[in-house]
Amino acid sequence: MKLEKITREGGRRYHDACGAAHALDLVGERWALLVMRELMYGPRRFGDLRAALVGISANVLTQRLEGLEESGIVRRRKLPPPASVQVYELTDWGAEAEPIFQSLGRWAARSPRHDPTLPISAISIMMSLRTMLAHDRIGDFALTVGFRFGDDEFVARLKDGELPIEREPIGDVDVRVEGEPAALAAVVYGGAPLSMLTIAGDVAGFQRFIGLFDLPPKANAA
Amino acid sequence: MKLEKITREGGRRYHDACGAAHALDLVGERWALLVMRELMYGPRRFGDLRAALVGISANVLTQRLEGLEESGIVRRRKLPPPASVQVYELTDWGAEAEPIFQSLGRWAARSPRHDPTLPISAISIMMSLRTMLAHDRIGDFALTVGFRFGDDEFVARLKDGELPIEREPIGDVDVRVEGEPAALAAVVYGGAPLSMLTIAGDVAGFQRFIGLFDLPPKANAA
DNA sequence: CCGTATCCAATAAGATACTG
DNA sequence: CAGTATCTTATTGGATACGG
Repeated sequence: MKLEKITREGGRRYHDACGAAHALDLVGERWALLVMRELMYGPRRFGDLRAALVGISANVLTQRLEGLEESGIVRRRKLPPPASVQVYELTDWGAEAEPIFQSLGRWAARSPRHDPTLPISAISIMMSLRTMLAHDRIGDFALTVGFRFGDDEFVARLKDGELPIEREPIGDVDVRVEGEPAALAAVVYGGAPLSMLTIAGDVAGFQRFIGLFDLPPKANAA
Repeated sequence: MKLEKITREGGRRYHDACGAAHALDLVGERWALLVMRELMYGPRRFGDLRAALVGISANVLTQRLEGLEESGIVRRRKLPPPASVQVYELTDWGAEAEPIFQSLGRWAARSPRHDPTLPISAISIMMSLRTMLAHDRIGDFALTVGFRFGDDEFVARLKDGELPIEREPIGDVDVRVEGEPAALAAVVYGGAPLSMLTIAGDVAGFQRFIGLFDLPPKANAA
């Protein structure tokens, strides 16, 4: 006997025509943007999301997925047999939210309190590469990098001043990098030694590659 | 007898090194970003904020201002005599959050559910002009526009492909525009007739000006 | 293992009254 | 006008139980 199945649609909304306010009506609830972040590189299963979003509870994840689906940001899909599992993925419009993550990330990286030693998901570190790339220093440098974190593989293709990143099996790349997401963050942004990662292939190229990423200076702590 | 004055500092945080997650730790609470929005064009008083943020309650506004101040995003300042009133303003770093509003606004403008007829603050509509300006169609068009909404005056200076906007008394401008923020929105984005506004000066220039702003197409409602 | 549903305790938000 | 205090309600998160 389930009464009140209605997703509390008229809930807590800003009644404001401002675009930013409407965005917050859509994705301003706790966890909503982080769920979207974890879907930015393609479909994921409920359990994947739960594992990546440390601290979210199953019921809240269910609620967010329902809400995002109802808003047209997320779609649920059943993979064809033999997988036959259900996955969640962003709609095209949902995927267009990437600049939101970039503006948030760039701004927050200047926070005096930002603690880069906290746990970080594979998706987050991949997204940060696109965010923090110093476009003016690429020149005509090109490099294809395969990243492997546990079972997740990504390929980043630096070329023509762009850095598209896909989650896909690492095929033919210039250099393969394996390790923990946090270790990659430490190497790229913290100047930690390459020995924190397992690197195969064009190590010198990768060395040059990591020189293309900067953390912005901290804002005046005053 | 006030116990527990402590701002609940260890409260509800994402323990995540991702920049976007940290941004949400800083400004992800309800109303926080909208308070910042209202401060984007300079200092405001408590009552101004309360009036612009329809639906916020006094205690929540107090809490947000305290939190944002503690995070180094907002500063409180006492204006010198004879005003001698207290105002809130963004720090330099706080003001750098503008791209967050732009990315949120651009993305949400494509929402099938965005309702542009809701009330809108003067700050929001001014900010939206900077967000929605079609840079590739400006050419070498230049125009200085004064906007007046009640007691608030803004000057927008289109020049060299840029559109800086300041809240300042309207001085020497090419055209003066007066009316409700919602009416300006209707004219600029909804194709409503200029007669909804009071316009003095270079009306033809203003007509051309409003042609430079586009709402992006709605995302597929499917 | 993949979710969904339910219950509970902590906390954040909203409404309102109140004080300097 | 500028906030504070108090009370009520809604949301969150954690635990856990349950069906596929």
